[in-house]
Amino acid sequence: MKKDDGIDKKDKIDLTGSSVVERSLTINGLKQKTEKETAMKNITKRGEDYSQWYQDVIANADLAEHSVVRGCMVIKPYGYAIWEKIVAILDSMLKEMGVKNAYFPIFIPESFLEREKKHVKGFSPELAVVTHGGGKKLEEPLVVRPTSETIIYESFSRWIRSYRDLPFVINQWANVVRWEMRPRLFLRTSEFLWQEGHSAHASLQEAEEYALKILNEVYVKFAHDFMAMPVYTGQKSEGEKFAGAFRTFCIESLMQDGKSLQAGTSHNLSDNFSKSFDVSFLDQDGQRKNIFQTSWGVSTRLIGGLIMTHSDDKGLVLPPKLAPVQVVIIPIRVTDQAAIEVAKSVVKQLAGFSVETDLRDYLRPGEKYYEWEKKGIPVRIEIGPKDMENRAVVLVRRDTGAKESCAISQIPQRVEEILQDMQSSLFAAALKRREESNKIVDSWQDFEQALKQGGYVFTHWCGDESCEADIKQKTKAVSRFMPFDAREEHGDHLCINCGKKTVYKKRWAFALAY
RNA sequence: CGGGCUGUGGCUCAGUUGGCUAGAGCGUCUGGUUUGGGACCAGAAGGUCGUGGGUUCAAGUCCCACCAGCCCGACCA
Repeated sequence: MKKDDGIDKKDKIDLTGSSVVERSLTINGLKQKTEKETAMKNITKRGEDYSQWYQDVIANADLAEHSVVRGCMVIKPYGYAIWEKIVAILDSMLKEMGVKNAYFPIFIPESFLEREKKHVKGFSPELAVVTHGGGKKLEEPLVVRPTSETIIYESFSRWIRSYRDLPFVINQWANVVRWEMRPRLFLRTSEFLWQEGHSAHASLQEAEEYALKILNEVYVKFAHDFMAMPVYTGQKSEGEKFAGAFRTFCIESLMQDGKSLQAGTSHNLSDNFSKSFDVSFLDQDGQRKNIFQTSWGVSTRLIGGLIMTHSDDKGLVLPPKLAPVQVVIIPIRVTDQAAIEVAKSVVKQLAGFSVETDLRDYLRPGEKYYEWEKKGIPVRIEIGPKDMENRAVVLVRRDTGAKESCAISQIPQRVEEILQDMQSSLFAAALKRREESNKIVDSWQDFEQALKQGGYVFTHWCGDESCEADIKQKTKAVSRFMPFDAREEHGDHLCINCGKKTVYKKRWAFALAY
């Protein structure tokens, strides 16, 4: 079509030619090393192309793949095993707080969404809508839930009668669909799995407290203690809050490329929904009042955060508490019966951990090492002839690659120590990365430059929606949150962008975001 | 949804101005030798060239539409 085509092809041929020559020359010089390097190259280095690295880690760890269905994801068994661990832990944390699980339909009548004006406005561009059923056109289209506030609150309106019914809390584990323009595995897929909790309270104050309680006592705790992922907590700006919310709180975490990931949200919905769904209760004073609600959720996006927080150029790194397999035992010679017996006894000793023994006889040990490293298994135990002589094994930890010899009797104790140390040092490393990239700025020039470098940039800002849009247009960054733990600064402050006097004493965090 | 790029065995790709039964490497399978960081030898299987039209004696190659993926925007957990 274009004249340029010919030139492009020529360039392509030349490039291919030269790279082939280069490769063969290298092979002549450093044969072994070159072969290894090309073999390793199935994971792109983080520094070269972060996005490609992310995809390579997922593919090599066999976590997930794109579905033939546009924007959707197939979660493969190993990826799903990680999700199951997340679900199990979060579910038990929620149950400890008295939250009960329930399930609501995947289909929501279109009219339900339309009852809350801001809610429908926020979600309508990304809805999947069912128009036919049973071979006939439906009288009213059914929306595939993008979130379940509306269908759940319709039930609340019939379930909640008295102040004695409050607070009322329900959680559901479900899939939701949001027709996203640009999908990315785990981070933004058209269909995703999540937990969504919904509560009803007698007052705005109680709703506020509950939304924060979930954030701090469930989400922060889970991120820190289990994911080893340090998160900031804070409040979203007007422009960034949930469609239909009075206030949105979030946990937000810094990824290794300097971008911020919203890992979970908790909303104080005030009485915005209860007014439109007529959810009311008879209070002690005999007055009929609207309830105040909260909703909160975390999704399979957590796995994306997990990957981008800890993984390295060799592949996935999992915090021990979320690893589906914590220890893998690799007998160097699978035909060595004595070594197999030792492996069996080690499995027994490690009864409290999830352990797998790799007895595949068609793979050499080195190949197994790479495979389990790419899957992020925290500890590898090697049992070979040399170890058998010493009545010991070799322990290798995934994050540092450190090897050590360990007497057989000491294994449970050492494994426990290593796993604990790895769990805490992964957190410490991520926290250090974040703190080192934090910046405090007071001029537009510094602001712009700091954003380019990545990490959170703390500055004074007016909070205005149009001002935020302007900042986004100029820098690609948006406000992430107003940190809860930020200190108040006395005196007047001017907005970094528009120069207006701000009403806030605290600085906002800005960052490039996922 | 706009702009750019891509789609050929499981994976990475080659395939010239359209021309014969579409190739390579890796992986897979079978057998053998090996086994402390991605082994080697011998043999084998595996492809509707993204889908549907069109042009042509002839299409992986040219044209159109659609689908999917990647990158950049807008949107978002």
